[in-house]
Amino acid sequence: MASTRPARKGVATDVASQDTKTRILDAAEGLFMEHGFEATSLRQLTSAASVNLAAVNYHFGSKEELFTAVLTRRLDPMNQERIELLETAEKEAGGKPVTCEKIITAMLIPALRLARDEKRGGKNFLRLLGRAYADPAPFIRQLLSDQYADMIARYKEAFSKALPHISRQELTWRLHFVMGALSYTAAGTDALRIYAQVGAEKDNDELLLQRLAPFLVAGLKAPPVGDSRKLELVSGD
Amino acid sequence: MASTRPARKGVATDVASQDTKTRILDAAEGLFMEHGFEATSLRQLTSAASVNLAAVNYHFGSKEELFTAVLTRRLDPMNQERIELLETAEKEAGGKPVTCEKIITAMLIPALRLARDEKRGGKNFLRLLGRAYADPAPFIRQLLSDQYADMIARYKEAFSKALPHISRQELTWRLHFVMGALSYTAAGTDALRIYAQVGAEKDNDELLLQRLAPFLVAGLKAPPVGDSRKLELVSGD
DNA sequence: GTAAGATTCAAACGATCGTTTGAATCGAGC
DNA sequence: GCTCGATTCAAACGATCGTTTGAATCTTAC
Repeated sequence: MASTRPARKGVATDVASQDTKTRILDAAEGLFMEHGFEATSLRQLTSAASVNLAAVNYHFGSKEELFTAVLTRRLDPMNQERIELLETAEKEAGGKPVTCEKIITAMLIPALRLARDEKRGGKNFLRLLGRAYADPAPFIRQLLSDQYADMIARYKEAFSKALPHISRQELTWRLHFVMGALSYTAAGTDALRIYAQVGAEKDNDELLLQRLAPFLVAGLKAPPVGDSRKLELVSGD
Repeated sequence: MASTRPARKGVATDVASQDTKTRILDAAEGLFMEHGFEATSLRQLTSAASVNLAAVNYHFGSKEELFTAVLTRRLDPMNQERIELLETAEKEAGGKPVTCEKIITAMLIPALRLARDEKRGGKNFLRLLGRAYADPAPFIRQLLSDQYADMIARYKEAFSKALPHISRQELTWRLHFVMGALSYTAAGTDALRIYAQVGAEKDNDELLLQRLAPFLVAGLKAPPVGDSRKLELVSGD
C-alpha cells in the first residue's frame, strides 16, 4: 500500500491519473464554491466527478490537500500573470513610476481573464477565492499567505513609487482595502441583492472591473488622514 | 449542583432560560467566528457554554436558527443605530445634502462602537459578520438581505443626494465596493499577514476606521467611468 | 503470456454529526 | 401539601462524515 504518495514511475501513470485528477479538481471547484469546504462531502464530490470515493485520498492524500490543489491550480498562474503584467508596465515606463491606473489595471486583468475563461473555472473559481479570503482555517490562511506574498510585495513597491506622498504604512492599509473590495466583489455572493437592479446587463465581468478600477484608484490616491484635519468621529461642526 | 447561579428569582421561567440562552449565544458567537458555521459542532458549543446538548434545540429549535439569533442580536441594533445617526445628520443639514464624509462616518461609527464593546461581542462579532458576508448558504443570504435592506436603501438615498453626478446604477456598484472593503476589513482574517507591519499599534479599531473612511469617500467621489476616457484594459501608450 | 506496478472499486472502519426522546428536576400558584 | 408547566439531563437515534483496506482491474515492459 502506498503510505503517503505513490511514487511516479511510468509515463502512462501521469496521463491516466491526470484525467481522474482533473475531473476531481473540476467538481471540487464547483462544489467548494457553492457549499464551502466543510459543507462539501467527499461522497457528493466524487459522485459529481464520476470517480470512486477513494480516489480523492489516493490522488491527493486528504480533503484539505485537495482544496489546496484546487486553489493553487488557478491562483499560481493568475498571480504569475499579475507580476508579469506589472513588469511589462514598468519596462514601458522606463525609469519613471508606473501610473496608479496602470498598476490597478495590471492587477485586475488576470482576474478578469480568469473569470472569462469558462473552460478553466470561470467565475466559479473567483467566487471560491473570495470565500477562501474570509475563511479562518489555518491551512487556508497559510496557503493564501504563501500564494500572495510575492505578488503583494511587488505591487506595494510599485504603488509606493506611484504614490510617493502615501506612507508605506498607509499604503499597507489601503492595499488591504483594495484586496477586500476585490475579493468581496469576486465572491459575488450578492449579499444585499443589489445586483437585482443591474442584473439585466450583459458581460458583467468587464463592466464590473471598469467600475471597480476607478473606485480603487481614487481611494488609493486619497489624501492621507491627518493631512488637513482628522476624521470627525462624532457628528457636529 | 444544578446551577451555580444564586441569582435573583423574579419570573423564574424567563430569568432562568435567559441565562441559558445568553450563555449559548455568547459561546456560539465565539465559536462560529473561529471555526465557521459548519465546522462548529453543537457538542463543543454546548460544552463551552456549560449547558446540556439538547438546550440548543430546546431554546432555538435548530442550529441554523441559533446562528440567525446570534447575528440578529447584534446586527439589528447596529443597523438601527446607523439609520438614526443618518437621520440626525440629515436634520442637522436642514434641507441640504449631508456631506459624503458624514454619511460614511454615520455608517462606520456603529460598527466601531460594537467592536469596542467587549461585553457585547466586541471584535469577535464583526469577524463573524465578515465571514457571513462571504457565505453562500441560502438561509444566511436571506438573513443578511433582510437585515440590511432598509439600512442600505436609506444610505443609498443619502449618497445619491450628496453625489448628484453619480448615477444610481453607479452608486449601487460603489456601495457594493464599500460594503466589501468594510466587511473584509471587519473580518480581519489577516489573509496576507499585512498586519505584521502595523501590529504594534494600539487602539487598532479607531485607527482602522480613520484610514478606511477617507479611502471609501475618495472612491465614492471618483469621477464616473467614461467621463473623460475609458479604463484602458490593455497596457499601451 | 507473464510479472509488476498503477489505478479503480466495493465495502467497511470508527468517529462525529444534528436531532429527538422520555424521565428527572425545578419553580410558581393554588 | 400538591399539581403543572418550564427547563435540564443522560441517552440514544439514524445519518453522514473522512479515511482505510484488500482485492479486482487496467497499463506497461519484458
